[in-house]
Amino acid sequence: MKYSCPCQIDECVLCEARLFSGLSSVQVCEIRGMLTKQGYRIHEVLFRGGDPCNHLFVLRTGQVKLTTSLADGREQILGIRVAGQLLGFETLDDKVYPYTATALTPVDTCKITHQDMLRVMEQNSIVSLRVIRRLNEELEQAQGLIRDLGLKTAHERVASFIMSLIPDYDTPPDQLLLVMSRQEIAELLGMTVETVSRVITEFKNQGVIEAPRGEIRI
Amino acid sequence: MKYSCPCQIDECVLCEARLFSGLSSVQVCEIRGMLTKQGYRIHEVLFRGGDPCNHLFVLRTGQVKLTTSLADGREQILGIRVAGQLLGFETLDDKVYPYTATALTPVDTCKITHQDMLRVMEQNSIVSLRVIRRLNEELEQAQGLIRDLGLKTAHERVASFIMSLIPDYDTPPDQLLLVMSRQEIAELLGMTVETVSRVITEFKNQGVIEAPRGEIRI
DNA sequence: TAATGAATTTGATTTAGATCAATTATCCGA
DNA sequence: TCGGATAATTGATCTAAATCAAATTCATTA
Repeated sequence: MKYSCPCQIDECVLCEARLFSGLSSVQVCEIRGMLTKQGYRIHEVLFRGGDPCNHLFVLRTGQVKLTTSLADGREQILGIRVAGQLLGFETLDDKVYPYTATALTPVDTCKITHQDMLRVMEQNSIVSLRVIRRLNEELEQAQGLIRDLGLKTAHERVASFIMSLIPDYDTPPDQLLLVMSRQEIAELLGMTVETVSRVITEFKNQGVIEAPRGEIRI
Repeated sequence: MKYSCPCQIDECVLCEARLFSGLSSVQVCEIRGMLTKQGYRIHEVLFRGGDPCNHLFVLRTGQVKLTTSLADGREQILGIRVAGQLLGFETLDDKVYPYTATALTPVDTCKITHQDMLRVMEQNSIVSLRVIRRLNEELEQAQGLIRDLGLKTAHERVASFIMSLIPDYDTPPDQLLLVMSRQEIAELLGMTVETVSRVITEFKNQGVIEAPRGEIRI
């Protein structure tokens, strides 16, 4: 006999697969009851650094940039999160989000309160382990960016940024890769719009890439 | 009646306090049986990026730097770990360490295999939560470095590096803060030894700091 | 304690990339 | 489809920091 599931969210395949798979259907249903679905328009802010943070997000579709800034307005992109990844996890203990999250595309998310998530993790060690795995991935990504910012020239940074756009073997190769303006690429790579533009133009002339406004194709 | 504990390691206060406190004494003893103590001399390498990774380290005393490098030898320090922190955690799933860990001072560690640690975490969700907390701290530290590398000038970077050396209120203020050569500061901050030296000299002339060879006092 | 060698500092020069300043391309709403 | 606004490109100049090159300072050990 099938357990009848009063889920509020019925198609959160991602949440289930990435974080909550392996649990009994009863457990998954209980967790689903804690989840809230929320969509965001392009350029909409999910949360700002300094906001009190209560929720943790699972990105279901779309792309989000994480930014931090200095008092004088200089802005740095700390990383990009894409479908399947988590947001606001870094803050399980803190009172406020340490960075701002902004939608690069239209975005669908599932939210869960930190309190609920802590409860889930206490009761399901497998979920904790998945979270640890995810945090490790984020840490490696961050360390890669540190390496690039600390060691590489403008050309090298743009090159490795472009390389990072190459999709995995199992994703359709022709799909739109990443929606970032020159300004945003500059903010990620710690350089100016002008330099980004010049380097990309060079690469275009060398015939390596196509780069219409707002996107890059290899 | 006290449980008689056959611990192999009898004074690993740190491990207990930071990771394993709150467990029953039986559990703690079981975990202690999985731990191996290991010391390292100054400048000794704990592990190299690319080495197969089996163990996770808890730093009991001393300081360790984490480095990554480019093919041509340029080297970047990803971060510093001090007593109480973890090493090699980022690699629970991976086959190899993603960075090299080198002792800045004489170092004492406790090691535990990933396999054992996974078992402990599966059975004690409180340990997983502590690990998540620790990874969050590391991530925030990494994001701080990204911000500095991406946005700040040489002067600003050295200044915030020096500020980061200010100890907490509860640590003795006069103690030696951090043992890093100019070369290593340069490798952390993504600049050259000469520039580091010049900026530090300026700060010395302005009377803000004392900076004898290999150390910095405020 | 003198000598050797490494770390640090200081100086002169060069340069990658920032800044300043237009110009051109592209998008979007009326 | 037109017009205005924003994004991207291109060009000229400037500058922070790198590079190149010695000179000093400091620590170790012979």
